[in-house]
Amino acid sequence: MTGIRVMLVDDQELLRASLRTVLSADERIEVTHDVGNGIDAIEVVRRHRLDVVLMDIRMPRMDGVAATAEIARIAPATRVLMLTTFDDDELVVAAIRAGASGYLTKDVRPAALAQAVCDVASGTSALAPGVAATILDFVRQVPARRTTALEGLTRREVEIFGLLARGKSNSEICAELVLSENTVKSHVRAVLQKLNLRDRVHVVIYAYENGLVGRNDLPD
Amino acid sequence: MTGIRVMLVDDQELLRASLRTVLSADERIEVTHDVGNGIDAIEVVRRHRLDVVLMDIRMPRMDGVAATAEIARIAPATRVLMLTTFDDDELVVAAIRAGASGYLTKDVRPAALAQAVCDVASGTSALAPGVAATILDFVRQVPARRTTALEGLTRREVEIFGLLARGKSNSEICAELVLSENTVKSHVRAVLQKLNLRDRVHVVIYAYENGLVGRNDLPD
DNA sequence: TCCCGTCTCACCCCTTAGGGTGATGTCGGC
DNA sequence: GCCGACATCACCCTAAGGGGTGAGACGGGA
Repeated sequence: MTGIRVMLVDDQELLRASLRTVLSADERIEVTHDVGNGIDAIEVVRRHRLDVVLMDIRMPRMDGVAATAEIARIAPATRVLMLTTFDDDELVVAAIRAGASGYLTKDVRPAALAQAVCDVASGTSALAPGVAATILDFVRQVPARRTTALEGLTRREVEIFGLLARGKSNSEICAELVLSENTVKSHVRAVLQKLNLRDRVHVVIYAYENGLVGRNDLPD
Repeated sequence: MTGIRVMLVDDQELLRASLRTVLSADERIEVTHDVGNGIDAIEVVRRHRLDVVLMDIRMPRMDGVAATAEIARIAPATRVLMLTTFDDDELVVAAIRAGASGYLTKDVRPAALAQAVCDVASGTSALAPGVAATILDFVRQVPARRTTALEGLTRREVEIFGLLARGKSNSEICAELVLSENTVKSHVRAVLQKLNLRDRVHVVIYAYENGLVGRNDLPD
């Protein structure tokens, strides 16, 4: 019988080499491939049968989350184990949603890493302690979850919100949307009420804090 | 004769192990210590003679830059080689200023890493190609450098700016700083003029676009 | 010593913004 | 066809913000 077939995906060649050394030392594991980005990883998954993909989250040319989603789609039997430097709250959740079977931080001990690979290969999952806590927190917060943070606003109000977030005055908005100032004020009032914000200044803060303005949605 | 005495400083135990493996494979190098944070690193430097410290930038309990500065102070003969995941522009400069002899990204190839260690031990410096470019850019930009993007503001004005950025109204500011509203308005006016911003809404945008508010400098 | 920058405050002005209320017209669904 | 949700606009009022000017106090540097 052959060991668990593992592919390493990480843009750091040095780390890949070290992972290979660590994992190969475990007789249950066989590192069959290692690649430096998500695109190549998908290509390998398409052509070969793999048991576990050990994947870094942040990579050039298709990040780990996107690659995981694609792998889950084309090879559901292949387990993906995310490996990252920090337990980035956002990414943890995104990775799990994308179909990752586990999530480890890179400060994992070599023995624990090998064990985690075996765990996910056998169908269970593996979460680093810190990450597990993050997941639980998330689950608890779900009711308070804001899908868009703009829930409840009408189309027009969302539009107004966007302009407010970019620092537009009422008169600028009414010029841009070809509306009377009174109308603009009505919409602005609705936005403030629905989002429970005091004034347009807080709209801007709200927008940035919720990632609703891309950097460089500059005022002008 | 003994090899170049090297200490590894990185909070990722896995990476330390791998670095040790890679470097030990080079006969010129002898890895004598490895620790997980800056505090411990300084302790080791104080007690032992080292040639090179291979240090991660981001670490819990005293980051790499601070540790480097301290090492440069107490053991000027010991060379520090920074090792990081990304060539964070800010950190590159800070690290070099702190006294680092070189700066590598973790995607360095094993052979190049060993060579870099030997290079800095012999007194030259080692910069990863991408980092070198960053340094050169920096040197070229120095005159145009924005230390804080708040250049020209007085202490008080910077303080006011911070409160504006967090969405405080004039009355809140005057309560918080125990000033008359007239005074606050004077300062606000000065801030707007000096930064060439139209109103407090734009102050918030300016603050976020320039990274002057940490996420979670939440309004309240 | 005098001067300059800073911080403080006051008064006046006008514009902008926020809030309340109510009235159209349109569209889609029951 | 009726009703509700939206979008549009009007008029009113008050508060908050932005702009101009000037002035007293204080501290550090030329």
